[in-house]
Amino acid sequence: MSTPADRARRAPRPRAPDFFDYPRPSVAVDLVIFTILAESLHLLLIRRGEPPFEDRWALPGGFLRVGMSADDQGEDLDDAAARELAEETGLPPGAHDLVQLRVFGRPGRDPRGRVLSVAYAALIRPTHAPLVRSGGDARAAAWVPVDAALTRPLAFDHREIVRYALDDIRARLDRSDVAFRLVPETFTVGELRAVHDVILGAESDPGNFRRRFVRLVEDGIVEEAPGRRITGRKPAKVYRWRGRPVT
Amino acid sequence: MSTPADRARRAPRPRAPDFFDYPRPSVAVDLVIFTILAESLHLLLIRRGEPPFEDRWALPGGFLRVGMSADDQGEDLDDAAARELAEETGLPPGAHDLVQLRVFGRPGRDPRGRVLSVAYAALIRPTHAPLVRSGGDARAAAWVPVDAALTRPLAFDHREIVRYALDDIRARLDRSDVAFRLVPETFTVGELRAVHDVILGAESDPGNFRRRFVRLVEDGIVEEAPGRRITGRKPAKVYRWRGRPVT
DNA sequence: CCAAAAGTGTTAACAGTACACCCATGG
DNA sequence: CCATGGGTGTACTGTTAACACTTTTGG
Repeated sequence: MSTPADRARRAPRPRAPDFFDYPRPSVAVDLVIFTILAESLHLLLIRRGEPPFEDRWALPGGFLRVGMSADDQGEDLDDAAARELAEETGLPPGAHDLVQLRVFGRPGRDPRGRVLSVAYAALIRPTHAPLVRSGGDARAAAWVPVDAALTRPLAFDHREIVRYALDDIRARLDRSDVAFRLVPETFTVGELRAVHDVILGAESDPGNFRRRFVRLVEDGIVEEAPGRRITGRKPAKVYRWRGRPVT
Repeated sequence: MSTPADRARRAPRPRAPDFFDYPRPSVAVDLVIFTILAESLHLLLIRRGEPPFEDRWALPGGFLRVGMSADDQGEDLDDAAARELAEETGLPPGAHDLVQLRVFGRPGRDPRGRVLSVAYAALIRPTHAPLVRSGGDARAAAWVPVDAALTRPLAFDHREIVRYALDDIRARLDRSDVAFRLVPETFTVGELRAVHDVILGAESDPGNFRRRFVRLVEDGIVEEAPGRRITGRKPAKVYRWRGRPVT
C-alpha cells in the first residue's frame, strides 16, 4: 500500500487521500453453488437477460456494495456473498457454508470495463435444492450437472471459476465438512458414500468406506440419530453430523 | 453480476453500462514475502512513512493499476504482485513463485475509505534474501522473524494476513514446492530438513526424513547435483530440485 | 580420537486396498 | 425366496514413528 501515497509524500501533502483519484475497478461477487441431484453433482446457473453475454449461462452473483463515506464503507465480502446466495436461491441464510475461493481479475474478462470477481463456493443440501426459486428478478435459474456446465459456453471467465471450484471441493472433500453439507440433515453410510463417489467420480469400496466412517463416529464427529432408513432392501442406521470439527 | 444491470433492464436501457456509476473500492495487492534467515522463518516488513498508521510496520504492497478505457483495463493481479515484488525487493523477476492467498476486504480495515487487499505469498531463497535493498523509495524495509511479526502491532489488518499466509505455507509444505524454494539452488538433505523443522516448529527424525527424501529422488522430483557440502563434520551429498512436479 | 552430523537398519502400529462373505428384508 | 444393499472379517501392502546403530571426517 504505497505507490500513490508515496507520490503524495514527495509533493506537498494534500488534505484528502489522493489514491481516491486513481481509477478503481468494479468488484463483483460470484457464487458456485453446488448440490446433489439425481445422483450427480449439480451447480446453479443463471440465464443472463442483458448484455454482455446476453442469453448465455452465468454464475449467480452481483456487485459488492461499497459506501462512499469513511464511516460507512459498505458491506463485507462474506456478507455480500451471503446476500447474493439468499437473493438467488430464496433459501434461509442458515446455509452459512460459504467459502471464499479466490479473486479472478484478468483484464478484459468483462468487456464493459475492469471488473474483479471474488468467487465463493456454497453447498446446498439436496433436501433444500428443490426449494430454489428463480431469484427475485424472475430470471431463469437452473441446476446444471457439473460436466454440462464445464462443456457449455459460459459468460465471462465463469468456466475457469467453475473448474477452480470443482478442484477445490474435491481437494477438501476428505479434510473438511464438504460431504456432510451435501447430504440431508440425517443420513446413512451409503448416502454419504454416494456423495463421495459422485464428487470424486469413482466407485469406492463399501466395506472400506464404512470402516473409515466408524472412526468418525468414535471420534465424535458424527453421531447416531434415532430411526432407520430404507434405501435399498435392508433398513440402514441413520447418522447426524455434529457441527464443526472434521480434521 | 446482475443487480445494477437488472435495474437497467427495468428502466429504458442506457447506452453506457450503468454499474460504472456505482461506488467502487480501491484494490491493493499486499505481499507476504518469506525467507529463512538465521535458522528461522522471516518475512519482509516495511516501515510506513505516511498516515494512516505512520511509522507502523506493514506488508509491502501497492495499488492495482486500473485502466479506464475498455481496451486498456490495466494490469493483471498476478502482474501487479510481481511488479510490487520486484519494486520492493530489487530482485530479478525470476522469483515467479507468487501464490494468491485470498482477498481481505472487511469494511473499515483502511480508515481512508473502502480498500480491498488481494494477498499474495512469495518465497525467497536465503541466498537471495541479503540482496534485498530498501525498495525504490528508500523506505525502511526489514526481515522480521515471523513470531515477532505476529506479536508486534502491524498496520491495517496485516497481522491477520500474516497469520493466514503462515497457516497456508504450513499446510502446503508437504504438498507443494514450498520447501524447495526456501533452500539454496543446491542443498543437502539436512538443509531441507532444517527448513521443514523451522516452518513446522518441530524437530523431525533425521532417518525418517531421509527415507521420505529418497522417495523424491526415485520419483525424479529431486536429482543429485555434483559436489558435496560440509555443513557439519561429514560432507553431505548435494541435490537439486527438478522444476515443477511435487505431488 | 571424538563430537556431530551423515547415513543405515529394525520393529511395531496403523491405515489403505482388495475381496470374500454373512445378514436382513421388501417385493 | 431371492436380489440387493447393509454390515463383518481377513489377508496383504505400504506408510509412519520411534529409536538404536554404524560411518565419516574436521578440529
